Amino acid sequence: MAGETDPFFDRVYAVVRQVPYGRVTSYGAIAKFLGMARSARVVGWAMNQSHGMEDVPAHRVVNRNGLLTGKHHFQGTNLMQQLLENEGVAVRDNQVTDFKRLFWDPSEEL
DNA sequence: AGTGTGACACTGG
DNA sequence: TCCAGTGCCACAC
Repeated sequence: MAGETDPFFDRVYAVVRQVPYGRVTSYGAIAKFLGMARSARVVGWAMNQSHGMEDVPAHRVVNRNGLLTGKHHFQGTNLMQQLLENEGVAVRDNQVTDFKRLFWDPSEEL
């Protein structure tokens, strides 16, 4: 069925879906929450597969620096930034403003 | 079966 | 404080 993915990938999507509106998280935070703190890159791969999954707000996932590294992977050039701004998240120079304040850590919040 | 890449993270200088 | 290099795990070729 549509949405059928590997167990690990589904695990990542589950966490991303838990990200509150107007909040952002990092790949490492998700990876760490899944017990794979060193596999933050794999989370990025999972996000790459999440293309088409509206339930997975990949635009809320940024790197530890709050930089929209994956913005280039979205359909629109600034689609990721537009989505974040639409949620009230200020983004400037491909970086989330007050990222530290909007940062949502699943390991603490979830 | 091995090598290379990647939407990252951490440590060292 | 900032820049550079290394490590890590999974997937693609």
